[in-house]
Amino acid sequence: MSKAKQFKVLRKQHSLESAEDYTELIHELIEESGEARTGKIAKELGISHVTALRTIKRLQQQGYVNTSRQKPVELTAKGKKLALYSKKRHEILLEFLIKLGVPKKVADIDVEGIEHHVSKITLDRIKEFLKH
Amino acid sequence: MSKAKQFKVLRKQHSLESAEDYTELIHELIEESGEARTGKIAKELGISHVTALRTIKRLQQQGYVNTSRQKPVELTAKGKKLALYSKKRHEILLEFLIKLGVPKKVADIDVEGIEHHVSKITLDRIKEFLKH
DNA sequence: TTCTTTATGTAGCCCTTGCTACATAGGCAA
DNA sequence: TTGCCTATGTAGCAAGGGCTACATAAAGAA
Repeated sequence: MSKAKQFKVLRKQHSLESAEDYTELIHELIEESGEARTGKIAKELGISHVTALRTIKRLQQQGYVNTSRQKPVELTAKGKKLALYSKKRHEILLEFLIKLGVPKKVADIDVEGIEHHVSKITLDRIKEFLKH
Repeated sequence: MSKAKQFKVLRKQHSLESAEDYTELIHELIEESGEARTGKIAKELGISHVTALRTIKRLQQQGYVNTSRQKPVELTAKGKKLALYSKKRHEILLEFLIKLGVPKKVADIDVEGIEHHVSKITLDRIKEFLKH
């Protein structure tokens, strides 16, 4: 594959990143506290509630979440699927880095960045590695 | 570290990504063909020459490159340092994924995405792993 | 020299993701 | 009710990174 095509794949992944981060977080908030409010989401992500609000609107248009005025955010089937896959991938990568000897604090940060770029195929190789 | 802070670190990394990609590519082009022209850079990255031009201007303001009208792009000491580090990291990660059993084609793509988020500490653990 | 091609540069538009400042809505206390 | 606080929502700005259309520069062919 040409370098140009590789970079195009990369840019496509970028546009999925926020969907992955938000759905994963929303899923977690619902699990922990029963609902996911915009303000809480913003606080967890370390951004203003306005930015979170706008992104959530876009995710709704893309079919990942459902919400309406003054209501908590809910995941659609599509959103939930993405959340669960992201969560699983996150856990596997974290375990992997820790097994390699990376300190937990560092691993937490690195995983947050790399997870969006780890393909299914690579993840499978990592799972295999973790078995042995 | 709070989740919010992790995400802030992540956003800081994001802003370094283009600097890493461009300086690494510019270094490679200079090695291979003696000079790095804007058009060639754009072609390699799979973007329009206008986008490349604008980004190069920003990188110049940030002190990574030097260039002027109709001239090829050159790396400053700061840019060259970043390029060499990025290149080395790229090579190590590629070797690592291949050793894990990831097919070359997939590894090429994944590395392009994850490299910007692999910390020095994690890279050191990976280097250690590769020794055995 | 003039023409043509290719490389560079400029203008101006889009989308995403940050932000602050200000406007409502809802809930609770006095 | 009135008033206050918190949560949501709106308006509008910035920077980064995409784009096309058009303008100019440089270099080689005719």
